[in-house]
Amino acid sequence: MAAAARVSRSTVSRAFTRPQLLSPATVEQVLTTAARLGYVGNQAARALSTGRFGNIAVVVPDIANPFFPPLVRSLQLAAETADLAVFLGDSDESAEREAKLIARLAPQVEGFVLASPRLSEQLIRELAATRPVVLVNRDLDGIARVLIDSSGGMTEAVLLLKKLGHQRLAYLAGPRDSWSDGQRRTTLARVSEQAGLTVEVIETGRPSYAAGRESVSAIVRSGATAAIAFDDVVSQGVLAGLEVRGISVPADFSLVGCDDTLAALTTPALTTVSAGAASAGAAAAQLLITLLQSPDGRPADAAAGGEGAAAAGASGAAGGRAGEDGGGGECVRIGTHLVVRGTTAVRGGMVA
Amino acid sequence: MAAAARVSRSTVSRAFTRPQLLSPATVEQVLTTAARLGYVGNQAARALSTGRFGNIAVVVPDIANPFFPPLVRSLQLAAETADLAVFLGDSDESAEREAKLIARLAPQVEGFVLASPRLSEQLIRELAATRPVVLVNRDLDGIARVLIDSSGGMTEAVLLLKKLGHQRLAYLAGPRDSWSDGQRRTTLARVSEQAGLTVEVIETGRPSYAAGRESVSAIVRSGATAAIAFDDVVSQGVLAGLEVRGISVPADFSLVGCDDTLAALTTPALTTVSAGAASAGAAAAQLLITLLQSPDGRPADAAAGGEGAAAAGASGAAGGRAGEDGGGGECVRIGTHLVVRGTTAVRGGMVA
DNA sequence: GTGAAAGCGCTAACAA
DNA sequence: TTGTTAGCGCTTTCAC
Repeated sequence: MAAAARVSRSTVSRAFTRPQLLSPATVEQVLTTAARLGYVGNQAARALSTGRFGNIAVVVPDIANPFFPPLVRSLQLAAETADLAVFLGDSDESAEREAKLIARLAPQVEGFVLASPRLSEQLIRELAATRPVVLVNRDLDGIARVLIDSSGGMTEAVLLLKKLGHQRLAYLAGPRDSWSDGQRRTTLARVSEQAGLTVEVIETGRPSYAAGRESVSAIVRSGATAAIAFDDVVSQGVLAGLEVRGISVPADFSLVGCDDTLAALTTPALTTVSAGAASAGAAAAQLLITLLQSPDGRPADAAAGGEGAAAAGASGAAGGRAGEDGGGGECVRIGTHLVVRGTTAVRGGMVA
Repeated sequence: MAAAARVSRSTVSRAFTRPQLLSPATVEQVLTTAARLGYVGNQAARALSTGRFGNIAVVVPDIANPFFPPLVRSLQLAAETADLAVFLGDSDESAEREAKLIARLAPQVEGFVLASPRLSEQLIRELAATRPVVLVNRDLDGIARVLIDSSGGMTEAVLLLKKLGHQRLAYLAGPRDSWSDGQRRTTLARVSEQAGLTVEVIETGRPSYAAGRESVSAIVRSGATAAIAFDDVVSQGVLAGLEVRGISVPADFSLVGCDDTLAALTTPALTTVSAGAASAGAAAAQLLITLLQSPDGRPADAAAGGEGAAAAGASGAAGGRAGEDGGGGECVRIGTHLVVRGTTAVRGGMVA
């Protein structure tokens, strides 16, 4: 071990950030000494100097909703590979709190992933003008986004229910501000009409087990013999409510959930529209990373979303990317499909 | 609106951080102008100057495990009230990754909440020597911690199973590094012996639906007629595996999960040991906030954990706090109790 | 009650 | 290849 030569401030800095500018020996020496002294660079000072923080934020309406944890998880894992630390914000399904969180986080993050944002379009656009933003399940032209397209799976669901002999469906709706809910309503209305079925939409505020359970009386009143719920948790609630009334599934009633979360893996297992939340998280992270790397805050090439699209493909659905649209926001679209399980058993149901 | 007088740098700073030093009129004026201009202080610069970041980190082994989201959620909500932003780290059940995450986050957080850490005691102690650390479900003397004490609920579970006529139980174990798992094993062994029952421990690596499902052959081989699983997710897997083999629950077999997560709210609903993850999150946040506020990094008074204890009480269990022990780490203990639901129905079971 | 000035620890020109 | 210098935007004595 050679005697340690004194080096300057900048040499130390360079040893960490751009070692190729120094002689290997110097780098080596600095790094070793630093390790021995337990020196670690001060993030705040670095950020102050460079304007870069190495942090991103992901904001979700409710981390306790089982759709989000896998998304956040794969996002964080992907972020780690780019050495980005991730802030988590839970807006509690409130646009107002979402705005507050964003304001609080903005001064120390380089970019945002807003998952199922409840925020107004205007506010999102204002934010996106400031720094890279990737949306998940919100379709704003010109802003990078990952969309889980439920229309495929929803269509399959309606057709299956028709085949089982149902004529009157109920849709347990999700939050009004949710893009996914909007897409599901629309698809459902369109496809049902084409198939000659009627759909009763039942509003259920915040998607929860309790909400599902309580909506059963409305379902029964509607005369529906099958229901599609906004998500698997609501669906579980419906299942419980039906049981209490002695309506058995799938013998007397068919049920379909959405998202294919942990909540669908029960006994009996839920028929559900698979959503690939984990793929969406990975894709969103990838997109944001690309945005961050390109100097002008726009994707430099087609690399973005590659992994996400692959993952979507792996889920068996039609995954793919649409290129730039009008404003220049990359859009990754993840397809869905119906996973048929116990709650709509073909062997049971109306035609059994 | 008076004409805006030019004020100095420092006045602006004070208006935000210590308004009591300024005349109300000045404060008012600065704040209004700041709002109009959209000015927000630069966190990095503030941190550089004060050494405080206003950030904390919560590290979990697997955010996709339904035990953690409610914990993280209430933690983040509580942190918000103290204007703390929260980083989320997912260690993927690996001690090594946990260490890396902590190292990455350490330079920009004021404190850590380590939930179910897989890290070695030594590393945890080293970290705790550096900055405030609150542990969840890890019992290290002298370090602040929140413990969900499963022994109460586990004991009730064993007694219920005995009453149902079972003599041979299986325990589907959790990760070896998990304190909760250790506590559950120990309690189970002790109580079962006292009750004259035998317990077969079946190892299942990472707790998951698949692991539970695959462990069914071992359960059957063991001759057990009832099983207690490390958590509800594993329990659901077991349920599915049993069904495949035509073993029906609770008629032929009794099943108990742990944590009382979303995964227990199914049809049939799972009998489970309620764990109050949300209370634990709130209590941990509270504890950390108190630690952060006391200049020496130790709680100043008994305020810490008050909310958590209250919440624990609300869950119907015996919640409470132990005061300082040897080293000075506050310890909040949250009790548990058995929630009896469909998978161990008293009307069914072995004695039906 | 308010302003002036000195850093916090780092990076990034610019020199050498 | 390395050192010197000038800030990044804030807080904080210390004067006034």
